[in-house]
Amino acid sequence: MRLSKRGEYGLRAMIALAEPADKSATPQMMQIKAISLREQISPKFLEQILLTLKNAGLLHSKMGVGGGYYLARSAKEITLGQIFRVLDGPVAPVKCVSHMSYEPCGCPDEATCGLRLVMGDVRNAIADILDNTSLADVTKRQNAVRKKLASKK
Amino acid sequence: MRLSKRGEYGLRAMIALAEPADKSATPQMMQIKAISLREQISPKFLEQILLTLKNAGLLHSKMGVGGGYYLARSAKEITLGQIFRVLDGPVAPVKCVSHMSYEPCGCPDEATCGLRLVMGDVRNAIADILDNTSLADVTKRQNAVRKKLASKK
DNA sequence: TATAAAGTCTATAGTACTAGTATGCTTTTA
DNA sequence: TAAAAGCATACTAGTACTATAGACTTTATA
Repeated sequence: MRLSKRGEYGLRAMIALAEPADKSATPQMMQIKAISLREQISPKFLEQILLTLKNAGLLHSKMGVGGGYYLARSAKEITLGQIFRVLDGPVAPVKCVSHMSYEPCGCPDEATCGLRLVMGDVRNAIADILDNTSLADVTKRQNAVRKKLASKK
Repeated sequence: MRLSKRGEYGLRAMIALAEPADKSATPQMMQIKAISLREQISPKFLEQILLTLKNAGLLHSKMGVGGGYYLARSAKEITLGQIFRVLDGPVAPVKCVSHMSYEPCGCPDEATCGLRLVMGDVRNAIADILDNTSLADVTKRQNAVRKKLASKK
């Protein structure tokens, strides 16, 4: 059930872009290089990933000197599910329970297939989390943990 | 987040073995060929899978004429999580949230890594389902659906 | 207006994994 | 003792993963 490196890096990069570096309200713009350094990702690989995300409409970019990538929408309006699906495909463990890209599986009777019933639950559990967690939720949570750790010291 | 064919076939086979074919209380024994026909799986591939499951202690077998495979424990005592892990490895999407086979990931600070927090939730959601669903639960549920469908007609 | 910084796009390559196949072996029962 | 059944291992074709490389385009600014 693993997340590919592509998906992992893409999610990390999006989270990085969602973090308000300074108190400026303008969408944070970051360069590939900056993200790759910070997250320890091969810059060329990251480039590919960000491009995919851009073509999917989740990121915008500005070319030229002083350019970079920034979120296409506010961090509240981008969910992890959207990012995941662009980079790693359907959430469902088997196609026959996928909402977004259903395909029949081989089993004799889908309606009573026990595996399908359970995998449907699994799909829903994953999708529930991913589709109801926005980038803003993630950064909020990070900050909460940071605060908690700081107060403990 | 997909389930491999190996995992899918293995789970299907185990569910098939858990279904009480007749009212006999003795553990149901089935031959590779019977399972492969019923579930439409290449017999040779299935053989490999069942062998793996056997070596993991989830199945027992009887050699020779009239032999076959049967569950090592009662259907109530075998969870889908056990089967899944043998065939597809850890449930966790990233190693750094795996309970069964933890490994550190590259992020600068695991404690406050947003991706890790969310993926931890995902892992728990999946593991909750897989580890709390036994083969008996699956067959029970199948029967419930069958009954429901039959009564609707 | 030249130049360097930055993103765009396509191709390719090594590696590992997937989904099987193939082959020969041993055990058991009729 | 022959046939049925499982045991074990090796092999392979295809695909996906994880990048890497290189040439091109756009933009700011000196």
